[in-house]
Amino acid sequence: MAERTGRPLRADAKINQDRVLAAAVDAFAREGAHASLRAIAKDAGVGIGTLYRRFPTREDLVWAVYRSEVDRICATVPGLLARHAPAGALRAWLEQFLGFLEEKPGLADTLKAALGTDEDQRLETRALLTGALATLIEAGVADGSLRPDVPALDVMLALGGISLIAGLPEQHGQAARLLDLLMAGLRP
Amino acid sequence: MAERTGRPLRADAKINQDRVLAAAVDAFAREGAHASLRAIAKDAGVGIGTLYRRFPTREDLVWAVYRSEVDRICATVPGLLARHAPAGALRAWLEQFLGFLEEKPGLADTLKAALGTDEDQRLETRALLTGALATLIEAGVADGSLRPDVPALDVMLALGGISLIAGLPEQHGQAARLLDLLMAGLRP
DNA sequence: GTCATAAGCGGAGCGCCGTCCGCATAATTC
DNA sequence: GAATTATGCGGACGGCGCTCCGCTTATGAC
Repeated sequence: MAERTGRPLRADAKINQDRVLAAAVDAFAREGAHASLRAIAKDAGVGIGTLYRRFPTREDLVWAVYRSEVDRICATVPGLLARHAPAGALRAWLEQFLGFLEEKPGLADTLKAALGTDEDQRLETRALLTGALATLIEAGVADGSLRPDVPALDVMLALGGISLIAGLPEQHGQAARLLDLLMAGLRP
Repeated sequence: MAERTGRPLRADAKINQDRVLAAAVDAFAREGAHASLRAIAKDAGVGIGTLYRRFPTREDLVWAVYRSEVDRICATVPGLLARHAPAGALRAWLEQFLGFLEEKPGLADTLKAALGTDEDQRLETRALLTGALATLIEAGVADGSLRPDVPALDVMLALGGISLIAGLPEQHGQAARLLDLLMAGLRP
């Protein structure tokens, strides 16, 4: 998603964009989010310049690939709240997201970029994530199991930090301990 | 510090190593820990191969440059404990370290590498840091202001995570809030 | 159908990383 | 002092990221 919403893409550009996306889905699945963009462009049968024109940064491409999965995870909130007490639901959601990040090497860096910048396109993703978290947190505040004074963004950043420092699948135990620490800090 | 402690370096090698270190101190001070290693080698009047022979990874070189400062920070623990209650001392130490990491762009990545691997050379640094933290934590456990069940390494990793996700100087406010969260999680 | 032009294309270019290996030389042995 | 050898040197190499810009082409006006 490179273009600020203006007129629609030219037909050939749209085709190329789709080919790049398909190649990226493939490459990221095989090698993680650090896959060579040059190779992706080549696979897509497209010049490297074209790839960068559509996706000016690696993060743009990565988000385009995983956006639907992020949506899916955010959509699990109501189900979690139905099955768990609020604090448990929050914990479960964080764990789920953490697992997702662990599966995709390098995705945590992209999350960092999304949380750290104020560019409008990223704000949308940010709003999606903080919205999901805010719902969980509000439920916990309502029943007294969570502090009312911690913004959702802070929790998201904390999760990002955990994933950055202990985001490999084999560090899951470590990451889970850090999650415990985070949850402890969120209690009133 | 590349060689496993065997016989001492050859005289010319030692000279080159020192020149590289001096150039690195300079370059990192000017441009942060992402400075071009090639340029450092050039400044040192040394081939790039020589630099990599002595410092196989960027992290090795970065640690060699900042090791003394890390030592210094670890040595502030007794003074802090003399001036503050244990929890306050811990908080002050963490803040101090965070500030140090903020000043050196890219250093947090190196910290991550040091904490995440089990290579013997890194273990030494790890022990230094966890030792300092352990002293602070034990004091807090003794007076009941901190939980007894959180290993020092976890706290160090948490700090690393904070620095990775919000390590720029202009994100200091954000990082401080995450530190608050961490401290809250450490209370009994 | 023709044409003007905005939109898009793609690869050359530059700088970087990290490795590898043929050549040089300090250290050691006699 | 000469010979031997282990240690060290350094740059060429292949690959990557990102940018820039001259050429191509789809699109919309007429």
